[in-house]
Amino acid sequence: MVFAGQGDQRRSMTLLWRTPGSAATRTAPGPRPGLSVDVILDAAIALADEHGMAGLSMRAVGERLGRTAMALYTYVPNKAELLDLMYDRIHAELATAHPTEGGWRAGLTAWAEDVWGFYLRHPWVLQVSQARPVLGPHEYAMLETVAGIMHGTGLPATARRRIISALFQFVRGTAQTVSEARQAASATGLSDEEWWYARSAMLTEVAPDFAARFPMVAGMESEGAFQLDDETVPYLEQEARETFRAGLTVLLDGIEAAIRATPTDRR
Amino acid sequence: MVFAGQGDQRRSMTLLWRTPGSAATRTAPGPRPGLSVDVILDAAIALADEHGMAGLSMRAVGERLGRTAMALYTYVPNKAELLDLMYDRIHAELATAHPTEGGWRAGLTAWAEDVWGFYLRHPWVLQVSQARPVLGPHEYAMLETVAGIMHGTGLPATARRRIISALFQFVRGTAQTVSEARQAASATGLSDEEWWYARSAMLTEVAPDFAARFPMVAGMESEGAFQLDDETVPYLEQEARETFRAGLTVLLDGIEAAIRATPTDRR
DNA sequence: CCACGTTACTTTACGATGTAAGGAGTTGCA
DNA sequence: TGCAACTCCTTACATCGTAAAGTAACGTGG
Repeated sequence: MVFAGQGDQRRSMTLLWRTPGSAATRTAPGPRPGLSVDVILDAAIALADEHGMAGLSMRAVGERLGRTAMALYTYVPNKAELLDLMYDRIHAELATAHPTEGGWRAGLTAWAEDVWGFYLRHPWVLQVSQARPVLGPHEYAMLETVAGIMHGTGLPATARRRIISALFQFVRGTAQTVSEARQAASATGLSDEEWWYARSAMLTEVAPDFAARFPMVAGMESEGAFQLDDETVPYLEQEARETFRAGLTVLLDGIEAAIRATPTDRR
Repeated sequence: MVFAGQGDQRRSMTLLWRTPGSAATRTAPGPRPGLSVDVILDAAIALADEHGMAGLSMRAVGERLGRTAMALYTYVPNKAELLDLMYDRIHAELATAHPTEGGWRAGLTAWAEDVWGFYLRHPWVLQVSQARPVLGPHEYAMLETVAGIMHGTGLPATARRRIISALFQFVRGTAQTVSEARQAASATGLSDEEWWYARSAMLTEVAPDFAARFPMVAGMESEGAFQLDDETVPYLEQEARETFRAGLTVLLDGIEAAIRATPTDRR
């Protein structure tokens, strides 16, 4: 996990908020730059999308651009900053404005599903620390979208902020589970099913008194709580997907209750 | 992030479910063991508690026990396994049974607060992958506790499982934010306040048209949504704490709605 | 009682990683 | 024309997990 906010604050904010492509006719001495921040970001994001955060090394990014790792340091102060820039730039994908027509419930559902899909397309984003937010333009654009939807609830501003954060936590968490399940599958070479089968066989062997020790868990299992229907989707992934859908419904119902409890004049 | 389920499944499950202390009078040749899995786990956990996951290296654990890193490999197959064992053992802290008397709502609240506190005492736990669960006895004990509380809701088993997962995701997420905020503060040497102050100063400098570009966010800010009262607690940490409290309430309200919507004969 | 095989632990080594330091070569302008 | 600024490279260092091979301690079968 890497943190933002190290290094020169001015330089980093300037990089984040710079209008891309505004190269401004150069008149500086020295060999003309073969790279640019944008080109580096493209390469780094492509690499992270393909090989995950673990595959994102300075050497690898450099190699993809026909340079050494050290060449990147001309354009970007260090890896943490590079990550911040990647983080904000990829969030441009979420910039598509959502129609507020359908009411807040439809709006939040659509938004949550968008963000969920986004995280699964770029799982490395989940590994950038959420403390010390990056504060780039595209992150704000995403926040602006939810803020707009939540505005329609009529809840007081503080409540809205808290609910937005809670939604984020939840979406991030469930998406992270899916992403890690996929990583685990490809890293260990074992599918969810193979892994679970071997593991539960060992479990009965090593803890024969399981049902007596954990009656509630065993009860849930015998009631079929852990049986999933769709066999085309890996087990853990399907479970996380269900958690996402069900949890989102619970959260939305809870928000509805909060709205109902707020006196009309405070809305 | 490291994954369980690599390596020998039998060996790993045996280590997890072994009754600790049952040394069984040894009759093997060779020098008598100076260490034991338990001693190694104690040292490793102490180290992780003090210096976080980043400080947990095989060399450091060895040194704490007066050995080299390689000595550990006599007792534990590799670092991933060590982490799994640490993970399960630390969960013993949560084994304290909760009274189910107060009803499910009080029970879930107490449980969530317990788990939240636990994660903050041992933040490294949050860095062990949740996909491919470890399946040790203490992890099951914790699950047993929530399962018992949720049993009281009368909801069908599948719904109970999904809600339990959703609660976990949420508690983990908010706790992780606090933990990362603390890490960031000590890693960068900047307090939340110092960091935020410098950053937002840069923001107005670099994006003077902020209010126009992000009217909803700016609106929330001017309504005081980002102002917190308690100045003794670092900003980000307090914000996460609020998110935890508010989000938990929303979730519980949502669960209440789900219970009300379930036909009595299905409970 | 003693050699043998098993076991605990050490030393050394390898290929990763981010990045500091210093040097080589290219360019614009005084 | 020379100098300063600039891009990019090579080399080097500490740190990581762990493979390989060696050393010393020990219980036991002969």
